[in-house]
Amino acid sequence: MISDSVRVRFAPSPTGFLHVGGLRTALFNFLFARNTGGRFILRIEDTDRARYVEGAVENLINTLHWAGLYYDEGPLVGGDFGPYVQSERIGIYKQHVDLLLEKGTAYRCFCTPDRLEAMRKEQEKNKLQPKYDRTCLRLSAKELADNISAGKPFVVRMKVPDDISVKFSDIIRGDVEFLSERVDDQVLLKSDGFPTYHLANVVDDHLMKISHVIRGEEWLSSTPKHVLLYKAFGWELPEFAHLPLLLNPDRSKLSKRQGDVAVEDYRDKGYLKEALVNFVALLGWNPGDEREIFSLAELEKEFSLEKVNKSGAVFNVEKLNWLNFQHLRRQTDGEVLSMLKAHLSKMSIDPSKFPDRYLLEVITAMRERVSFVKGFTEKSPYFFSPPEEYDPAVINKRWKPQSAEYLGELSEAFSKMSDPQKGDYEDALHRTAESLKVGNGELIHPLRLAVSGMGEGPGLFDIVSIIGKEETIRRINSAIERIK
RNA sequence: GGCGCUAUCGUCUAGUGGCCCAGGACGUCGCCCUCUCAAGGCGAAAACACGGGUUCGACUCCCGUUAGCGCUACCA
Repeated sequence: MISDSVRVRFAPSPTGFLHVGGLRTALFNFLFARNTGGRFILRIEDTDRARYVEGAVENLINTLHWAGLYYDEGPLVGGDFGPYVQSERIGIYKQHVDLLLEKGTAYRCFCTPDRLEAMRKEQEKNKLQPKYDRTCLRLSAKELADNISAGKPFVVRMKVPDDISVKFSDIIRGDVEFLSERVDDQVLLKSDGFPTYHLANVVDDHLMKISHVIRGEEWLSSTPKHVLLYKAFGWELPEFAHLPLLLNPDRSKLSKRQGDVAVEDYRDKGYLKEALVNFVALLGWNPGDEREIFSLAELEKEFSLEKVNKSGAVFNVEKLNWLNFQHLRRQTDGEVLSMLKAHLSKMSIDPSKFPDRYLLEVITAMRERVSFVKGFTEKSPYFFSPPEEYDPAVINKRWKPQSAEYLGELSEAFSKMSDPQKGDYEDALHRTAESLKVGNGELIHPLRLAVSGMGEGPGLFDIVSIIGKEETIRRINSAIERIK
């Protein structure tokens, strides 16, 4: 046992945004930690100077927090095993590389990128596995010393043992075996003095007492390198769990170009964090029964690595939409109210023009009809301003030559009521229809068109009672003038 | 090309040798409800990749084939 308790980490490289696959990895680590009473650590893997993106770390942390994933140790909050940013740990990697150099399980390589490139091309041409040819392993002591004193740039490579079998057990996949013959003498330390992922990852996981390495399946193939490194250092192996990949609809690894991959994209489109988290949790994990709607707290309680499956999962937006609807309807009216106000402001509609009581009525009327908060303005703009135009298809279907006359009668009837309630409008309409000797539908449909401009929505009398008598009459008169 | 992983309805999945002529959910379609649209209810179509074994019995175990994906950098 590496540690008495579970310690897991999410170790993204700060490339500018949080990938939904990254969110899923972070979530599973987080859930596993919470479920087992362990600690969830955030470590920033920024060892590639070429990929440095300004502000990426802050953005990553913000997005993680937006999703409700708070880490116990990491940048900003600190911890006993810091620093948690790899670019601040360069000295540590250097020390460890020196250790391997002394032990002879690593060696300096002075080969130029050009030579390596040419070598690889040649190998590929001959259908050989691209692999470092160990030229620098055969350097004499004198050549080595000369190269060093000449200040020739070098990298440090791992010396992979010949002809052994590298085995490890993966919690999700079971026993996995690779032949060392197949693993390349991986670069551990780059010529700029920065470590590669493989080195930094192993050193940090060990030093930070990580008990379980939970990461994407794309790392499975390089795990033998890591296992060999642990052995070279004489360290105990953590547990490994390689998560199935998230896939595009065409089943390739989830990527841009085929849709949104940034968590921020989904947030900005109006998805609730509850829905996105729930959705991503279900990609590769299930509770073993038929429940599907989970809050983060419920997930923490239910999650286990044993129930994570092995095969990749397509990111299916349809189901995400449905989950958003499910979670939206689980929000309280008050929560929806404040989201609606924020949305109205975003749409340049001053929310203070509408009393809370009014907005709450709109929410009650529309709740079952929207999957997103933006649906309130998209599907029922008439609650926020009078219709600017009338749907021609509805006019065609519902507006008869006599409709204007009927609505005139109706408007007359409405105007005689004082402080009418929903039922009063209904009664008035029925009475008007009766005296006109027509079916209710002859009034209902044109009235809906007049007040909303469209042919669908909540119950007509709900709409009318929400917008009120004066406004209803105004809209009727306006429709009489404007339609046909 | 090599190595590795994976393989149940279109999609997410349940299923750990008999309970499965395979269950749920999204989506699709139909019906009911109904002033419209949703929601809701009911129902339908829809899958064990293929071939060998093992076994009294395979979706479940083993082998092979095929397919998909991943990795194969001084990226992570």
